[in-house]
Amino acid sequence: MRSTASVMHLDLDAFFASVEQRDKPSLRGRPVIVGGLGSRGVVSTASYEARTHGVRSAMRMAEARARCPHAAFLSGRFEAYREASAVVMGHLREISPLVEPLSLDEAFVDLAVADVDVTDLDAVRDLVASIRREITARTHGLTASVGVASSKLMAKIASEIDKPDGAHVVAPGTEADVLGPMQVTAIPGVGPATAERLRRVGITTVEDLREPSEDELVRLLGQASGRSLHRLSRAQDDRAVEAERETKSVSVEDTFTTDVTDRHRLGAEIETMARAVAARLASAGLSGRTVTLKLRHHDFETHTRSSTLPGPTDSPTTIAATARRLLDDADLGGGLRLIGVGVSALADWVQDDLFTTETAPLDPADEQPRDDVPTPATDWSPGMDVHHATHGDGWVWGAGLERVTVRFETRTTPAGPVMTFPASDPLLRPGHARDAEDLTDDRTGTAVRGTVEQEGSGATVEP
DNA sequence: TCTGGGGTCCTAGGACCC
DNA sequence: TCTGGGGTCCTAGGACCC
Repeated sequence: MRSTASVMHLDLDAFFASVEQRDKPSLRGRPVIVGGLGSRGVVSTASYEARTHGVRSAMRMAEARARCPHAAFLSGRFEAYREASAVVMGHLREISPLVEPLSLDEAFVDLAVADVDVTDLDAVRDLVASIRREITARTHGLTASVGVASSKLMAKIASEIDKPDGAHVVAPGTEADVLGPMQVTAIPGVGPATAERLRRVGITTVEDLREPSEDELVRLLGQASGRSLHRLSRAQDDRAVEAERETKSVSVEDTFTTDVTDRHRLGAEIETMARAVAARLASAGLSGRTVTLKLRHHDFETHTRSSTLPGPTDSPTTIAATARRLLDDADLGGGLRLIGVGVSALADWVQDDLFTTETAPLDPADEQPRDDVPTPATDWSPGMDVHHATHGDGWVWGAGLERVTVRFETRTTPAGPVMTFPASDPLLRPGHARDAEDLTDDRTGTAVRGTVEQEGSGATVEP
């Protein structure tokens, strides 16, 4: 923990609803509820006018309508939210190079590297006031709540204190006293389940949380939570403000208006979602090895099935084929209310690039344009999925391999034969290998999928 | 007309290797 | 020859956040 109040947390007030009120004057002063408008929708953001009627985030839309029937119900305009967010984050980055966005409407800012004397609380207050004024001016009317303290924990808690449209600075040295009387749920990371476990042993306030030893908390809540709460309850927190946080996973999911049992329909949904995930991976310059299928049954029971590929992919066909295979193995029971497709174990292209340069040096002159022109069959690279080498999938390599070695695996022969093909082999021709089903070994009649590797090294192929 | 969509982090068990 | 421990990877699920 620092000795100065130099961590700032900023939170835009009722963000989505406020953007709507800003852009539509007729909504100002009226309850506005943004969220899913379908029968299974939930509230994303409620304006303060709607909150006085008890409408809250994550509440079912049906309940929100019952509580506040005269509100304006909107489905949200994410482009407008992203744009407003970018204006705010842009201003924060002018204040300090160390800005850590937590979402579109929230960020930590490290004031220790800003142009302000953080030992002077009045100077910090002045800076905060000017930041809030500037944000309102630049966004044409949005307001922000701000907390400043000596740690992320206390800055975040401080931003709640004078919300909305307020600011609070926690003087260094007073953190533990400020925190003590609060409910345990004031600590970010303590949700309903943890609060209930603590309540059962008589702990409801942060002060109560200081009673048990670290070992006792670890026994009650596990290693990570136990240790962390032992420290956080005493306001001990030295987590740094981190400007660059790596993406760990990319996913898409969709709740159906009515439950679905038809596997063909689900297969089509997977196809669409795989394309969306692949497009987002590609635009972020990412690819991943683990494909996860998420299924939520009619009774809300939720399961995930995942499969890790031998190499990273951002190919819609690979992602879809993997997810569909996971669906094939799943029991649909009484129908699904949600299906989702995700990719994790992400790598960026730079790593793949390094991996392949030995045999496929990257020459910009040889790069294929990422359009509808099929990649030549000679464009195979180590690590590339066999059914992955369609155009536009982000794997643009200069030189191709002369020969491609694939190890085939089927259910009956898990460590199947290793075969080497000329890179121009029709079996491996991209147009032929768009899909798992399409990629058939003519010699055995077996449908395969595979990974191209350097000659002599292994690769995984599944039936 | 019960319970969104996008994430992160943690835990636990099994496989596998040394 | 019945008894190890540690590390890493993979899978599944759960809690939590906005």
